[in-house]
Amino acid sequence: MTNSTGASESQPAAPVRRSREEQRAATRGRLLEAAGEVFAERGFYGASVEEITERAGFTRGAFYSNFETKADLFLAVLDAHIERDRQLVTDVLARDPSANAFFELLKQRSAGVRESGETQRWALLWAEFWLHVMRNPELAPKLAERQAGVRAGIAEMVERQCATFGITLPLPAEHLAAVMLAVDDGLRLQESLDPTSVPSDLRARMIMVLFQGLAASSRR
Amino acid sequence: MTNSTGASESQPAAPVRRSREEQRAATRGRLLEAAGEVFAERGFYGASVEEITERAGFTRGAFYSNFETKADLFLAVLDAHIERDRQLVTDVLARDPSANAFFELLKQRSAGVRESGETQRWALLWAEFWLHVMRNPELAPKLAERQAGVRAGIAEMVERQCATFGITLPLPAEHLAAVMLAVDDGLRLQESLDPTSVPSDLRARMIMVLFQGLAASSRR
DNA sequence: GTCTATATAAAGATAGAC
DNA sequence: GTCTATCTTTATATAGAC
Repeated sequence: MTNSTGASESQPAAPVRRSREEQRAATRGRLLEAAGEVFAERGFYGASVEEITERAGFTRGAFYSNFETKADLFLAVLDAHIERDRQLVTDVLARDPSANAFFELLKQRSAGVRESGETQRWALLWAEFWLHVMRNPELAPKLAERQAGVRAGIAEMVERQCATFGITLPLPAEHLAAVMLAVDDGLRLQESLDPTSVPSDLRARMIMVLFQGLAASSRR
Repeated sequence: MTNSTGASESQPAAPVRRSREEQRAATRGRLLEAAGEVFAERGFYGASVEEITERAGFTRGAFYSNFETKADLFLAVLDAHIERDRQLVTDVLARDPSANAFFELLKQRSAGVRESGETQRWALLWAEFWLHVMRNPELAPKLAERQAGVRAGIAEMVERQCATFGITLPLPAEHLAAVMLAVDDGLRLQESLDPTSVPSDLRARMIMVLFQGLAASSRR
């Protein structure tokens, strides 16, 4: 904690100092990545600090100089994922004004493309975080904000698509987005237990049925 | 393990023997109930055998004479819930030929009736079981079978309702049931993090939109 | 900043008394 | 069949060397 230099943090620093910060960030990054894997594989309690640090190529000592506790690390992993997702949503929105990529994504998923290992890992992590939040309600806003971001992204896509096809929605796009997100999450839960329970084209067909119903509603 | 009587299990036994079996069943039941609560509150790892047995009014000794390990108890809790749900589905189907109770249930939920403590507990338990199954794939069929039962129950209700209104489904009722179950589960996940994110009448409205779309499809 | 060694605590499981 | 006492393992977290 003793810092002999009085330099402010925002000021560009001497090479030696920047190198140390980079090193620290690199260590943190490796620990965060390893933690994400082990937490997904074993759960919050099942994951031991030792296994995490070993997988990152360190020992426990290195860990405790970068994080306070295991719970601290757990929340840091969550924050990293939230930031990553937030960036991803805004990127897609900026790069795809016609909202085609969104429906392309849905079609791919509907076509039965098996989830990548990373997607599966994130599903496990998300369940861990959700349980953690349910038991620590003061953390709910953090996870809720991420979910709201995803929902808003979908809503924006839906609005663009509706504009393209001249559909007037009989309800706020945010609410429709909530349903579409729910269908995707809910079907994935069922698929995870039995892949044959959800036919590969069900998402695409349901989206179509949904929009047909909406069009029928708006024509009244 | 030494059993001095050679009587078969199905045969009515002497009072003293039946009493012991009842006592054993009662102990098991209390342990199972307490385990369900503690597993929901703290998770599989977070729950200690001591807290479970204490809540049931016993000590660890009583537990280890009824169950092999903590994991054994965990699976027994799951089995009890599966059996309970199976019974519930068949009961509803038998007692409600017109499928009104099912939609009444949906309407109640849509009307913003807050989940009971038991429902919330079951959601937590279900997440715990799901994670456990994801990490022990050989157990997947057990949970998948329960899910298939719920889905089949919904499908049966949908078919009855369609028969009543003369709707010809453009897809198997099981697939529509999967979507309806997905919407319910998915929306509950969103509600659990932020109750304001899902308006209270969204489920009911979506069901209507869905059936309007289906009717439009079937008229072609 | 990272490692080795260690203190401390908690929990799963067992043995034997009653 | 249940309880008390105990064994053993494992994991978090810390202290001090380098």
